[in-house]
Amino acid sequence: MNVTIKHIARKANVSYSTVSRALNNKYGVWPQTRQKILKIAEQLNYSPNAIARGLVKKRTNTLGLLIPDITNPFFPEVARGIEDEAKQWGYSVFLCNSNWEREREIQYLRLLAERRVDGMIIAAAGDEVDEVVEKHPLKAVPVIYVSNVPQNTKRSYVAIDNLRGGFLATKHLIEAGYTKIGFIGAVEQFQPVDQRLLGFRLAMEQYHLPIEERYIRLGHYGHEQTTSSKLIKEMISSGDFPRAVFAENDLLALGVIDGVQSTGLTVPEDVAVVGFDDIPFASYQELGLTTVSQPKYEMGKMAVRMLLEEIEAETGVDTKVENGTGTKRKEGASRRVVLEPELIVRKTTVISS
Amino acid sequence: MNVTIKHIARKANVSYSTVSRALNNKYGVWPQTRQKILKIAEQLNYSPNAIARGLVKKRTNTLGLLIPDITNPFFPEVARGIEDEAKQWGYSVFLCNSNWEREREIQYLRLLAERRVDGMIIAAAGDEVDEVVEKHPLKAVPVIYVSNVPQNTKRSYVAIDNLRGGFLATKHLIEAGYTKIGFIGAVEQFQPVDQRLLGFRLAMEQYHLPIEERYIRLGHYGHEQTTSSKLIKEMISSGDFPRAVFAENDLLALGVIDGVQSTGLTVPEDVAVVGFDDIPFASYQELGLTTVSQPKYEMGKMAVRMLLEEIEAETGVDTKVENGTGTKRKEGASRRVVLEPELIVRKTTVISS
DNA sequence: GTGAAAGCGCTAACAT
DNA sequence: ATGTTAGCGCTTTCAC
Repeated sequence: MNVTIKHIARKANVSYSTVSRALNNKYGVWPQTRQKILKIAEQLNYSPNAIARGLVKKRTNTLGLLIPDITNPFFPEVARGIEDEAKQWGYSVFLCNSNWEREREIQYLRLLAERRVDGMIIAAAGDEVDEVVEKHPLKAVPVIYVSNVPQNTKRSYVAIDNLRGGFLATKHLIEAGYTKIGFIGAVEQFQPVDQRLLGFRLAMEQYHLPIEERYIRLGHYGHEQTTSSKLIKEMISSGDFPRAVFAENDLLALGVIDGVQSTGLTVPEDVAVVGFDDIPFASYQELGLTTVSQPKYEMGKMAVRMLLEEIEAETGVDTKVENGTGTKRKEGASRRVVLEPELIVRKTTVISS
Repeated sequence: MNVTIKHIARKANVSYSTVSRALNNKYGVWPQTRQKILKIAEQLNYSPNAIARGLVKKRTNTLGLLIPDITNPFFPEVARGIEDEAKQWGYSVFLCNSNWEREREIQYLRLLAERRVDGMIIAAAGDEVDEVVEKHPLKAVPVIYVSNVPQNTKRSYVAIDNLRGGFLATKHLIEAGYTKIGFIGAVEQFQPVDQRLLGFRLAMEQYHLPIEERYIRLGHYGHEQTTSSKLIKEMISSGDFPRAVFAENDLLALGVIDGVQSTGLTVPEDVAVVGFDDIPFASYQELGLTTVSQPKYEMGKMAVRMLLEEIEAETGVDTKVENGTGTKRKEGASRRVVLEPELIVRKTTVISS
């Protein structure tokens, strides 16, 4: 059997509540007995049972993280920020991949709730998740959306201004002299994508360029590169294709480039490409993908900080270290943090000599 | 307050053990009462408390996953395999990043133990973790190493034959006509890396090529691209540099390529490069990185299957032995699965017309 | 400063 | 088929 505080208590000739106090550095234990207890715990290789503690404290010090696809380099970057920050406050994180599947997303939401995570950070796979989140029993758990925020949610979130991002990308293309510009995206009816597309349209209109709907194509998440590659190849082989495309994420952009090159054409000479996210490979020099950058790691950290505040407000308990002011956040006051995207111009949109 | 089985019991006019039985689809409940109970649970938005269940069942249906760096695309691929397989068997996974730091690795190991995960899958950040794993209280928990296996471990593992992988990569370079070949790696004294280097040496010797120790450079994990880029640039600017390099992971290889190109030289004309892992980006056409492939997703799945078997054996019949300080795992039953690496030749090692 | 006792929400004998 | 009763390992009053 595993060693418990009872074993320690017996060996130390104290009651087990004293052991509990000693182990948790609480007041009211003689330094001497504390020392003795700590020593015994040590030599017995005691490992506190977080499950039991969670049951009585109704706090698991665990956060749930739900993302659509861990193999898209954008998300690991965010996840890192989340994990680092969480760790700093004594929390661990449960990572779940929805694989862009609504069903799986819901399943995981339920699972995380059953595991009694103290809160969740969600990069949504679609606008519909929010309905589930607003339904009991999830309604009661603190949730922060990060990056992929469902439309009209009442929850707090950290994200960038996607419309502006789309606008910047398109404007850049236009100012570089392109006029036949296309948009390649994934899943329709999803706020972040819709916004980027809206930004695209806005820029085109502002510069009085015609928006050719046949140059606007939507694929499916989960097979970004394959899908976008196929889409651009279709257009090229039809003879009627855009001379620049704004792909609403970098993986999509990579696929477009592959597609273009496989037809014998070149980037950016024949077709310019701008992506979105600024995944690590985008800056790989041979590629040099022009893209719109999101502060991935930092968004992750912020999401955790916001979540912890909401948890604190919820339980009225101070989170781990410091923050001794005791001020609680107002109930129901959700925060919307919208960061600025940044255009990063590299090689896929500028024709070098 | 949260709704518990007691609330349901009261409302259904049954004892709460009946509710438990009904909810868990156990025998011995009238279909009629079961229906009633299920309905009430539904309308009360009952969410079973996995913490409480874990406490009594001594099973959390949770696996711990410890990896060195989630932002290296190799690991998300493995993690996906792990998560998918785990999910299929009703398990969820706790993801932890050691960031290649020994201290953090140990911390997480302890944390996972406290959380009472049913087992752990570890991609080690160094050979030393294994000592911690073999010490109480971790000694009692089932562990499977995946891909990054510490030297001389007694635990089960799934990995590829790294020596053979290194051999294949080097042999390919040699047969392509290169003779001045270098090796760029990260962290010394770590089994997987050592093996790849050993494979390198073996191939060189077999083909009677001189091994120039000054072409063998070791950097630090965590900043692969920067490090390897710097290393190759140093060599190139010194005027004495290898005409081909085997980088023991793809991120390192990418850095080498960037480094080479930044000096004005080209890949593979001036310097050929072969990597290791076959991360998704390696097959990106413009890059076309020649590399040694590991079956990432499949290794993840296998690791879970093996782990589940060990957990089963553990909790099943009398495989445990009392020895005073705690439970001892039965040794000798560990399985070592060594898969074949596969050389994938692309563009960074073949000079096209 | 320390002990006794009451749960946290659930499962699992053991009754009936 | 259902109820009763112990706990799982821990924290937390409330006594002393």
